[in-house]
Amino acid sequence: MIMETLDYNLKDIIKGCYPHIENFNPAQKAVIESGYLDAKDNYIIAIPTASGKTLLGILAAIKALLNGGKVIYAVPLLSIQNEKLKEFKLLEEYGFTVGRHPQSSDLSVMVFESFDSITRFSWNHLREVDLLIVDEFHMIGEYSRGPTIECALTRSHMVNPGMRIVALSATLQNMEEIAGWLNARVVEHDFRPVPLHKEVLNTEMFSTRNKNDVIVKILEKALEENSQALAFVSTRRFTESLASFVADKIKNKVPPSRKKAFREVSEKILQVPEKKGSRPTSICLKLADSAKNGVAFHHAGLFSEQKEIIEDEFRSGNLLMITATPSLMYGVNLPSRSVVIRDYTRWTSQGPQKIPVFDYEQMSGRAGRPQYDDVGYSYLIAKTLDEAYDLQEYYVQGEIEPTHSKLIENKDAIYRQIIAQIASSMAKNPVELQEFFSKTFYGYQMENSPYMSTFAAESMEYEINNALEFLMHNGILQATPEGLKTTSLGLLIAKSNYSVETAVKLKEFASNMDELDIYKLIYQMCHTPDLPLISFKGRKSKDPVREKLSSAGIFAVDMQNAEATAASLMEWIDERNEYEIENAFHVYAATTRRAAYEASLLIKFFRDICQVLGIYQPLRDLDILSARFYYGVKEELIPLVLGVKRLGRKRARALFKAFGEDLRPFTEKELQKVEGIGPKLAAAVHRYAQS
DNA sequence: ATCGATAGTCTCTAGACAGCATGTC
DNA sequence: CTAGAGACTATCGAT
Repeated sequence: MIMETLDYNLKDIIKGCYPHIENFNPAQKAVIESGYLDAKDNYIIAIPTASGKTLLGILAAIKALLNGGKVIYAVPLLSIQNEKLKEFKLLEEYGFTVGRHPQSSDLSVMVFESFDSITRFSWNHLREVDLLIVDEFHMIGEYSRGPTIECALTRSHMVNPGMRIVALSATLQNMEEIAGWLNARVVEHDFRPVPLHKEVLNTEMFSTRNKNDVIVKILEKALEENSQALAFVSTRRFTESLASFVADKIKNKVPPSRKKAFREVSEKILQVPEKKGSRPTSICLKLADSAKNGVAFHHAGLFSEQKEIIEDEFRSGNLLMITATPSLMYGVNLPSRSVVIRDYTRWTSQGPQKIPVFDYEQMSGRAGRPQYDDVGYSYLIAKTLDEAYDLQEYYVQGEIEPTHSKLIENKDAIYRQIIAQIASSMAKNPVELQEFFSKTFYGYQMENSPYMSTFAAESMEYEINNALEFLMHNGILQATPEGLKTTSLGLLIAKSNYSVETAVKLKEFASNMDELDIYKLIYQMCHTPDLPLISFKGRKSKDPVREKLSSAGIFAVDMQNAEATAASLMEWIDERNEYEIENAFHVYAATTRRAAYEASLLIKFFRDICQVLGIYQPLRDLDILSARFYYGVKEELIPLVLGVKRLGRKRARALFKAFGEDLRPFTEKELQKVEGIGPKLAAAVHRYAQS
């Protein structure tokens, strides 16, 4: 009924892009009936995951686009960015351009950090934006990325006060407070497409003392009723051991008819390395092994191809269960009839901590597949009856924690924001900085807290002065007669997205080095917060890592993930592949590529730091090193991989092996004898060799 | 000597983002 | 300071 009330154009577009949607669900109706589509107010829409938030966002977006406006849709993850881009591309039929940046698109889907960067340096683009949609807005309370969102919103409101903000969020406790800061109307609704049944089980109920036995029982039931389960545990290793435990127990209960599908999944997993011409890593074998019985594990130490296979096959019903870390909590849309939460503690820098109620809700929310299940089940597992009682109270009946700004706790965020404000000339003295911080969510919460308001200004002044002192001391800011300015180093940091800690560490390394020692540099880089680390796998020997590092002249006491990463990266630029790295060092080598990519960018950043410090001698070597990380090759192959696009490390090495360094004497026909070199690449290589 | 079950000791810990070249006293 | 699973090791007894 509401669908009919939409403007003709809007209705037309929605029907064209979302033909399967016949009518709005109750949550969507509630939002629309509040006047959402015609209002100019900011909005916070708080409804559960998977209850049609995107459609509400896109309705407002289309409305703005029809008025000739520009829209930004900000999301937390690259995977969501790609997913939404694909979905919104359909709008191009109606004459709107859809892309990743407002410069080139009417509707742009951006990751939070990219949006943040346009609030710092591209005001001309920001001023053209009429509507900003912030997806997963509840992340504003997250420690590392929350302050980025909060300050980007604050800045964009200062630069473009007319821009409407629509925040899509999970339900939070202090919604009104957040709305007060955003000056927004709130619509909350608890509609779920599939009702959710939450329960706490205990091991005594099943006359066992082992939580994993309970999971087996749940899975057996799922097997009977032809449904599936997701199990959340706290570490990568646990996903693996639980998967093989469960797979082993369920082995004899799986009917042969289903085993065939499972075996196919298992083979698919093994084909991933095969296609790349590499041998499977031990993790790959482990995964294929438990998949044979319908169970798979999922964590960030897997190759993305493996994760995709697991997710797709689970959706198609070719897997009984996935055991996962919080990797499946956000982003991936992977519902299941049953969800099991085995571990409710998580290791943090503060030691073991109970997971927030919010996370419990997010995991539970995965239960129930729309269109298939009439109800979803979420089971939290306790050991004893007493424990179960506590958990029932804490998680099932408990309230979600209030959301607080983490801006002041996160020193690096304060540093970065101060640098950003000064670099963009939005502030040039402590008073103006204080003005900016008072407009943030942090400032708002301080001012409105009955306990803090009297000290708010004072404590903020204190924090800002401390930060300024640190930044001036480290040559990032300088006092000039016209007020505070960034140094050239400071400007470099402002334009990057690196943390100040990283910048300071690299700056010190640069100032203290006599000549460039790339191994020491790699090691130092692994100790900055901006290089994603490759982690050790299980409890195997760490001696190989120690040996590798000492052969590079590095003598570390503790062998931890930073050391493992340094050793792995050293092997990577020596053309070792992931399989070899995993076996040599007992690490999750699937993340090597990502670490190497980040390393190549960090080396570039280090190069720029050297440049602004006036250290010119290592610049050329750093360019080469950056390229070596990007391509994963020894120095001798750099000209070739840079000269021939899409050639890559393996084929470059094969060419080098077959023909040597000088490729000029060889014809295209001869070049094609190397495996993987077809006519097109051969032509490109030939062209490169002649030039 | 070898195997295997059992109890006790020791180790280790989730995830993942960052281009679009500023405005102004 | 705060947890807990499970890999690894020592021990003992049966064969």
